[in-house]
Amino acid sequence: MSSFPPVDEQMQILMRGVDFGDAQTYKNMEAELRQRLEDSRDSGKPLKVYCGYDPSSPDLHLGHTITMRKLRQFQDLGHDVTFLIGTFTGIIGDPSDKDSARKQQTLEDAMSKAETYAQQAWRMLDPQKTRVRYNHEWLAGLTFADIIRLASSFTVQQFLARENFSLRYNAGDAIWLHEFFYALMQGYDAVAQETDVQIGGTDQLFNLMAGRKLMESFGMRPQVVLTSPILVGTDGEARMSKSTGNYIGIDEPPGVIFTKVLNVPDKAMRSYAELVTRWPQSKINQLFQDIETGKLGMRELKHELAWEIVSIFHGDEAADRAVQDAADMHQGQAPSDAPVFNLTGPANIIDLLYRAEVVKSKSDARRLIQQGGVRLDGVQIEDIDLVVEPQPGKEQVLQAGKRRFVRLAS
RNA sequence: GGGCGGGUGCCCGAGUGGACAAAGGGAGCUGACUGUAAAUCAGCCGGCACAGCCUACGGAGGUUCGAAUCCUCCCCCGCCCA
Repeated sequence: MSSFPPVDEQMQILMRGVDFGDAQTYKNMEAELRQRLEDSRDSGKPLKVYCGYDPSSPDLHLGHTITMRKLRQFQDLGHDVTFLIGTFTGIIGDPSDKDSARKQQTLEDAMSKAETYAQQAWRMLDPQKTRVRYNHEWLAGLTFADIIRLASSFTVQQFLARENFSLRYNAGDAIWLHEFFYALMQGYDAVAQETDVQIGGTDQLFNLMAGRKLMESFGMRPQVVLTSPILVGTDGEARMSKSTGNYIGIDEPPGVIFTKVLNVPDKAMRSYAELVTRWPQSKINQLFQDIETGKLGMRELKHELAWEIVSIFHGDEAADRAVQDAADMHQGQAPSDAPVFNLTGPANIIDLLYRAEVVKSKSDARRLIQQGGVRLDGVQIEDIDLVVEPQPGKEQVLQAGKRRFVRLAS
């Protein structure tokens, strides 16, 4: 490292937003991190930092960006950052946030979902400075003997004490033995990588601590762990998660991100502002104070927030376009990113909706028309048997429901 | 291994021979309304050649004019006992 920012300065940046839900843990970890930074300064060796991401769906979402931002901070301070893709842990699926077992998938499934993870991560991280690794690299080759060794560092009671397991246990729901392995696997990731610092959501504390325990049993210095608050999903209630489906993917089109943010309940706005924007705390405080006093409407705030979030991942220009598209859609006009469908000949309206993929079945199309949800060039369609004629040289706009638009070219 | 209780639509969950495409809730969709795509109200919510037909209640057979409901075997889950 050519220049090593002062430890105090680094601490200030790195501890921002860190939350363990427990003051003592915070103090301990803060002290350990400081010590590590001092050691790093003295030895000239950057800290090895990582956070793991499970490929349970092909998309990274806003919730992931909280830890990714933390990785970015380490990276900007000159530390050695690994974006770890949990290809092997992903076949079990993290039970931490679940009240029931996850579906298992094959390593191949996980690999294919992980395919674009790194690509997506570059929206937050510096590709030049980021190590990308996959945990099947070291987990797939462990023997039964290795696993027994890992397992003998823990008791069943420790696992059953975890809320998500105890709830299921008390409710008489299935808890599969392999679900216990998840923490062992994640813990072993830290061992295999000789990690100095592991980042995660607060729900990961158990898994992160398992890493510390295993490292100690392997005679290593236990990693420092830093946890960040969990982001709620678009429903404003449950944590944002791929499997719940209440998520906003960072790779989704700008217009989709924009409208999804607008659709998040008002009560979640504060945490969105705190956790996913680049706004300084002072600005956030001011905005919400203005809401309190009525100086600013929630609608305006939401628009500003939605713009900011789109801008983070797609840039200012795309954010501006998303604002315009949302306004257009609200007025029944096709947004700029509406797909184009080639109308080669006269087509029955139901077939057309189905072929243009704006409805999931023809029954769905029929229903939508009967409910007055389909418009052609702004005119509500009432006739199920309507035949749409191609109009060469003139674009027609077909609207199904509030947000599905298709441009018909002929 | 034994005893008991279970497996229902995207999810939760009612239904124990016909009136069942299957109550109710959640999610989702449409309409009205609205600062909002929120809330509220109303409707919809398996598919299709759509007043009808097909597919569906863990799986495979069977009884019956008729089965999610009864019988047989199998698979799976929970609890208790060993």
